[in-house]
Amino acid sequence: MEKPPEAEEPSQSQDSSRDHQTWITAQDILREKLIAEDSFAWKLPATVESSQAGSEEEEALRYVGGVDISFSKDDPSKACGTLVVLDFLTLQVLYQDFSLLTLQVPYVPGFLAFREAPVLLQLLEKMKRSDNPFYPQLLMVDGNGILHPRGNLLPTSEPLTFSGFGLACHIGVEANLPTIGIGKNLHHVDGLTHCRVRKLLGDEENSSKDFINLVGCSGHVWGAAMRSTQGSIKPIFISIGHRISLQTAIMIVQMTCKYRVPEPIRQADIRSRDYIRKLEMNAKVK
DNA sequence: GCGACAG
DNA sequence: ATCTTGTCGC
Repeated sequence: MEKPPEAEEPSQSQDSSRDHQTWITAQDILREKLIAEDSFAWKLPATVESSQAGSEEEEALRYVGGVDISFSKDDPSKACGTLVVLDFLTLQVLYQDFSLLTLQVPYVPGFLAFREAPVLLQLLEKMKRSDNPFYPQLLMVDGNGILHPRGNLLPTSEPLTFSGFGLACHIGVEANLPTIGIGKNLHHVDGLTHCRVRKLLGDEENSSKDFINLVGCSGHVWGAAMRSTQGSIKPIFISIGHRISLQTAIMIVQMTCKYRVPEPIRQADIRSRDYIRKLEMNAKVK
């Protein structure tokens, strides 16, 4: 009889808390597979020590991927997942692919992967199945790696590493690829605030293109803040995703930054937007 | 209690 | 994520 609108809410919040719990469990299981150190067959082309070393057998890093998702302005549930692969040295785009879809999963802070990872993994899988020669040796992801609020100690790491499990980790583990997380905004974790980062960056009167470690209140290093361009006020936030060390990740990001955001991410972003925008243009003309 | 919360 | 113009500067 008397059934105020609020009466509907309990069942809804129970559903969402059930999903929430499922997500937490899934993250915890995947996190156990996370590798927080360099674990790949390639080498960096211009590494100082490796130039003379007799490791001619190892192949060099050549194919760097980037993934992103853009959304329709008309219908926020319509999205376009995008995968690009760039030549590491020339930063030219060698491959691109798009996938349109309607998202059913909402964006919940801390659980971005459950909304965005499926399409992106599908794009990677498609490329791998077709034995494309440009299949990435490393993937950069638009979103965080271990710089993520659901932190835990990694079960298998020598120097104890405290780690969350963001989108970049999620994709890395599921695709078994080395991944780097690139955040354009700071996700506040372990006492890391915008203010604190600004202060840390200000203290270092270093030259441009430099970075600071993101050390939380607990003393753990979650990633790095980097001013990728000279005079860039707004830093980007780098954290490891999977099978890479922070040191290596920073080096690679620096080498791929023509602008604030590293090229693989930037190209995925631009082309993804382009793709969905042109599609909407055609739809209006009918 | 209030604020913060990747994309 | 997306809505949005001009503007300052190399």
